[in-house]
Amino acid sequence: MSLEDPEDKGENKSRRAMPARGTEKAGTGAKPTLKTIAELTGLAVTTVSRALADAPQIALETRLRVRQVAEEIGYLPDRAAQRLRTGRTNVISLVLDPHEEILGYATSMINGLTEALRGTAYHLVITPHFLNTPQIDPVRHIMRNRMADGIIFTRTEPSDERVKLLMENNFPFICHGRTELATAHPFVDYDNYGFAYQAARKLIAAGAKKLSIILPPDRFTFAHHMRHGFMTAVREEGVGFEIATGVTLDSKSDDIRDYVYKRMGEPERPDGYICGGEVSALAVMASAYDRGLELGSDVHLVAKQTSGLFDQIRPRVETIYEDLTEAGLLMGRLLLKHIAGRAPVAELQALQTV
Amino acid sequence: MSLEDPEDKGENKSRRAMPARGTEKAGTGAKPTLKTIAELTGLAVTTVSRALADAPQIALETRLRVRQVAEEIGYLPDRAAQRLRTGRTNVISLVLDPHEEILGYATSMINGLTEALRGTAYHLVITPHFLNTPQIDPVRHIMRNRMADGIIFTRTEPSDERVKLLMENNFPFICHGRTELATAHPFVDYDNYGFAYQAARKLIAAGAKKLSIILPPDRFTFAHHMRHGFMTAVREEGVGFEIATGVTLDSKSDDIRDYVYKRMGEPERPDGYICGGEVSALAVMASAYDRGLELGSDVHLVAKQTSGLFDQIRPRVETIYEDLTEAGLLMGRLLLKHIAGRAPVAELQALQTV
DNA sequence: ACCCGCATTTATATCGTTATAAATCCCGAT
DNA sequence: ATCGGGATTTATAACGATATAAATGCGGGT
Repeated sequence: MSLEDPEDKGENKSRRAMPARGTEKAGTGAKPTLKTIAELTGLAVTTVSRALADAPQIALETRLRVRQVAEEIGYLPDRAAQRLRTGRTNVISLVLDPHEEILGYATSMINGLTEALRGTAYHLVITPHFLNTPQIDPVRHIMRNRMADGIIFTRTEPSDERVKLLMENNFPFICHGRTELATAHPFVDYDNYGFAYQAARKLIAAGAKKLSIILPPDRFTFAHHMRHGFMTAVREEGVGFEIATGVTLDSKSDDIRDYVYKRMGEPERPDGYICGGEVSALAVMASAYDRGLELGSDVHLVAKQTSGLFDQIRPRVETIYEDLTEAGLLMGRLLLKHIAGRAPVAELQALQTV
Repeated sequence: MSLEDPEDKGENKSRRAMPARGTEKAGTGAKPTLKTIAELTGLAVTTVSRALADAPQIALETRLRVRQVAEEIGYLPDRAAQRLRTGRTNVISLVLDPHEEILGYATSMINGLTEALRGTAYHLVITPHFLNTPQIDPVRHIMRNRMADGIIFTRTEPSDERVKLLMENNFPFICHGRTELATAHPFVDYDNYGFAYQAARKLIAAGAKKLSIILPPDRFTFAHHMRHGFMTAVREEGVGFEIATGVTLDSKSDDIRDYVYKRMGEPERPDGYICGGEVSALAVMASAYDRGLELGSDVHLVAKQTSGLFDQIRPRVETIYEDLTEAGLLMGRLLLKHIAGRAPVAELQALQTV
């Protein structure tokens, strides 16, 4: 195609992209629009539009004919035009905390979201931080400028400002994790209480005498859930415990390792660790290894698993699975339901069990 | 904001989204457009548009005034309108092979891309597979329907159809990996030849007598590069070698482990493994562990590292780093350059060294 | 005063779609 | 024959931005 008119130099100026739009040849070159179909069928543009929308006021025969022609010429509606006219964007924004425990977390969720959106008119746009305005809340930005029809975000806080803002403005959203606000809102969450509770019991069953848990940063709701589940279990069993101080699941993995390594050398050291993430679990394993402690006898470990990673880790580690792909799938479906029409909030909430 | 009129219940009916658009109060409610600015400044819409575009024909004073007002009222151009009018989408599509070795690979790259696009008008859209048309080439779809201004894809093949198609149509793109086509095209690649070569030499230096390499599927160009680097090294050194058969880096990790485990029990087993990915390296480690072989003496391993994962893996493994975040950053920048205007192809190519 | 040219601003048309209101057509009832 | 009314189709305007061409204002040369 670019070899067609090697002599025509004057036109090269508008080389921006694609064959110039003026091509008269109505063949297959130009992108088909409603107008194209209108001309082919002898109908008006409006009629074609409504026919494709399957409006009952358009004769069935006409609808079928239009649809057939549209199919034949490979018509696809121009999203920009639709968006401009209707105000709907057909976009779902996934807002990712830049400090995300990125490995696996986001990816699994994206896979699920993708699956939920497949076959719909919706696109997924990843919005990690924002443009050149470093600290302006991306959620506010998306909402105010209608960059999306719905927002998804993660790492919810007990009194999350994003939730408040979106609720106030009745803007469709769903978050991963819960708040502690009085008014109900859509969410998908994992039973982190159950996770920590079960993890503690597993450690105790394995013979651990003093448990330690590495928690997420305290500002996140799920940190509270985990702490609560952990505390409940250790109190029920009357076993020794501590909560890692100075490091969280968000800490650099080297820092976590350093902390655990140091702790493993001190008196009254814990012999049972609970890790809410894969990286921190590996850090605990590395610490034990570097201390010459044997996993499964000297030290015990229960980790949260969100990928297949631990299937290849030796020695084998006890894990509890959180299915983030499923979470993404759920969030996608619930958000679409939310956008589509009114659904009772209760229907837009899901709690994944351990 | 929602506390302002707590009594106004009647309005709740139009609950769909946001305050109804009819709000006459010109305050902060309605989304500002060029028209808003035009009214505020007493200028024509056209003038405002050009002023914001910093057109030299508009008086400097006017430009400043317009910009100031725009800033004050928080004006942001409507992307749909811009897109409809100019044909530019301000979108970059990252097309992801659904069989992607997703863990870390895509995520790192996305981080880099995000960084490259930050502060520009471009959005990143992830396109994993497509809509309800399972097997229609997503690249063709994006190009034909102008869903993006540029395309990024990975896992390039020697005679890649996507590259051909996009080149024929002069559509901006950049791919991760190279082809073996005669005509040059933009790409970012990692020196996988160098990786395999260096890895082999490291193993030999460590005392390995028979090397084995697990390669990517043969259809990808970088599989050839790796094989070539590997072969060069083993021939130079005259050491024993083999190439893993029946499994590739894309195989399920359990299958890789089973294969290696089996091989480790056979006569003339390799004692030095090269893995082009983290998961496969873990599988090799697990196999050795399950066989009771000690890493670093009985068996040696050199792995490609694309994340911080291996910093926490014990025993420590020799790795060679491929910076996929940097690759994403490069790809983003080069693609923007490509889109912006003409840049010699040579300037749109980058090879990351080992 | 007049006209010219330069700097600056403005009017108009358009991108592709859809909401609204108006216009046809056909048929049976008067 | 005329009219009303349901079924179907169409014309017009608008979403918000920008490309193009036209218009305005102003100072200087004659």
